[in-house]
Amino acid sequence: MSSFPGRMKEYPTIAIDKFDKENLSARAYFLSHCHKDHMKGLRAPLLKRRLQCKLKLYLYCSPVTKELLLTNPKYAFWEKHIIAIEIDTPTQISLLDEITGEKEDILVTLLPAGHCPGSVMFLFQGLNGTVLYTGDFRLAKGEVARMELLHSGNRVKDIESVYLDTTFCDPKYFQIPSREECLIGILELVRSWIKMGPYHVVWLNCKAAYGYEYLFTNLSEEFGIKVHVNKQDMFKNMPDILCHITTDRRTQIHACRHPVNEEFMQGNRLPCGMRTDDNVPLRVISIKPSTMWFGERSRKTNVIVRTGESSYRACFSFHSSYCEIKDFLNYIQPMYVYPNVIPLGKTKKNVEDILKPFCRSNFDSPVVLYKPLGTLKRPKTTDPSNTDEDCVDLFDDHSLTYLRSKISRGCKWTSEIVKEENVSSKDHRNIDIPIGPSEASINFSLQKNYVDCEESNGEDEEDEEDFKEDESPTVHSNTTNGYMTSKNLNEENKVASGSQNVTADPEDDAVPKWCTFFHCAITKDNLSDPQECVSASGEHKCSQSPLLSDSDSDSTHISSINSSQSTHISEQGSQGWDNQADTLLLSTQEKAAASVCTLNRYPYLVLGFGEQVFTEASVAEAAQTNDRDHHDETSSVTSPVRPVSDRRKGNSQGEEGDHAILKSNSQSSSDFEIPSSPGAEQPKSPVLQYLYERLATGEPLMTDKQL
DNA sequence: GCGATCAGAT
DNA sequence: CACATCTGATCGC
Repeated sequence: MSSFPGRMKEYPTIAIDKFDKENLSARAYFLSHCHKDHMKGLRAPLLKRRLQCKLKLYLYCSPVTKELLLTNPKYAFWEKHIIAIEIDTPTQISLLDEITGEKEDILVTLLPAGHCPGSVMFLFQGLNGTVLYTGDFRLAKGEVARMELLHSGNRVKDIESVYLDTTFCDPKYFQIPSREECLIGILELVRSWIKMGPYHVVWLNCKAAYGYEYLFTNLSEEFGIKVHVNKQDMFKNMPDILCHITTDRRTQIHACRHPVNEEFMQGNRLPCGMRTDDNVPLRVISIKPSTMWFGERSRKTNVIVRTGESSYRACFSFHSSYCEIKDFLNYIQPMYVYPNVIPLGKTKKNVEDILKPFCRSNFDSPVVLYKPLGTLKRPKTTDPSNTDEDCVDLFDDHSLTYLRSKISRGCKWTSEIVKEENVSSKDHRNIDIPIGPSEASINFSLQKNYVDCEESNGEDEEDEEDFKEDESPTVHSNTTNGYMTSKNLNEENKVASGSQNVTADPEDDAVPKWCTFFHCAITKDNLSDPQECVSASGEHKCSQSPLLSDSDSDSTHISSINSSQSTHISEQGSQGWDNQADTLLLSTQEKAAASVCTLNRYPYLVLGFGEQVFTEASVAEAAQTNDRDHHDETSSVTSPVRPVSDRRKGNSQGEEGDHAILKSNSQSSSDFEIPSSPGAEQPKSPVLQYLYERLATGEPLMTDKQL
């Protein structure tokens, strides 16, 4: 939930998404989308009264948000005070102080946020700089790079501050299956059920909020069956949605809600109470859209989980994952970033620590100077307060991000000292910066390798968690050589290529990346198309560490859980993932067969699945409320879906195995198989020998010429 | 009686 | 799997 206070530092005379208390006195109001937690104070008597006094006081929002707001009678009084601004249309607004007569012009641009219908981000440009308020957003990796209005020419705009939706800004939400993946999973589940006959209906157990509409429209489009909803008048002017929903209960797909009445659902009845004419009982399955996430080490991308006899959860997220947030921010690289949301169990500082490395303010300030291979060995510290967190500070992305930033912003590459504020007091953190980009990067990767070697062994779980917070979203989580090397080479390639292409995602595939050079399944061809990389299989292929075989990660299953064997199965009976000892999952292999394209910011499926993702049997099972024995069969062949933390504790053997693979692989690749940077020569073996000896002893290194 | 706030539930 | 909302209790105006 947003805890954005309503005002931005740079433009304190406007109020966004919060309209109570001191925000009341704003010169203009902005609403990013129509969710209640962003509308606080919006119908308060005080505000209502203020509108009556000030005829030129306006609320700015997208046309869709305006429509949704005004169709709610409680907000009808805004009618004369709302100005809809078209998306992607820079619009000048005069902020007038009616008392002092003071006037300030500001240019605002609404950018699609992909959160719910009408949701936008606000880009403000004015005398106090350019700032971006994201509202709530879900943007897939690379999408930000395609937003023209965030660019000037072919460069990203110089953004002072980002006020960011950090709902899932926690490494545990590393990956959330893409909208396309989730949609395909749901479509296939629904298909499997409703095809069994006209009395088989599905109930989508959606919350009372906007955001599920694209689910409805896709289902309707796919099956030619309108979705039953309680109300549709808010969409009366949105034919694209309206034509896919209905208030007629006689349909096989329902998303109706009912003033909570327990006994209603117990007889597998629909909230709307729909019955068949001939009293044949309806066979209802419920699908509850819920956010599912996967840690970076999880290779599962199961989007449907069976939670009871006839109930399922389907992956669905309104917000960007950790990975997507990092991609977003890494692209924008503002001076400052302010979290709008503090995830549960996290502190503001936790979130800020994650975000900081992406801020120019951070890498502009104190630190880092480094020479080729010069101070590779970090002096061993005996200071007990020097924790792994320090290690993260020293060896995370700051400097590299900075260097890349300089390139992408057209700065000339020079040797200079970059200071890093929070570590400036620690001398040993100073690293010499080489003149040449390739040398810099190689040096950096070796440094990281060294430290990783030392630190990753014998780390406890918490330390590992700490590390993860700094990981690049493009690689798997582990603290071995392989991981860090991949990350650094990634950076190296960017630097070496000297890419100026700011319209392409820096983490994306336009820039050669580590996996390109190694024996991973990804070919240069499919790397060249960022779209494809993201959506063809619905996965970010490059987010998988090439060190791990991923051949089996794409098989489709349906999840079912053991608790369905107990006598009483209910919607609530099996909440949470922890108890899903047996899980049959809807996998994503077949998704590749489906072509998915994105219209506007919502995905629409191109029809034509060749195959049934679900087995007939697995779905039919749900209908057999008394037959509870054959779950064993499914459970035995599938893996449980459990939180990462659980998996750690419960599956240490598998964990060990992973480590072993990673270590052996990374050993060879990081030390000997690093491709030469363009223009750089690979050291000959005597030189290597020398280098390694020096490294081992921690003595200073001589340059090639000196040798 | 209305709103703000909190706890609890879904 | 936690997002966004609703309900009900309590308190204050």
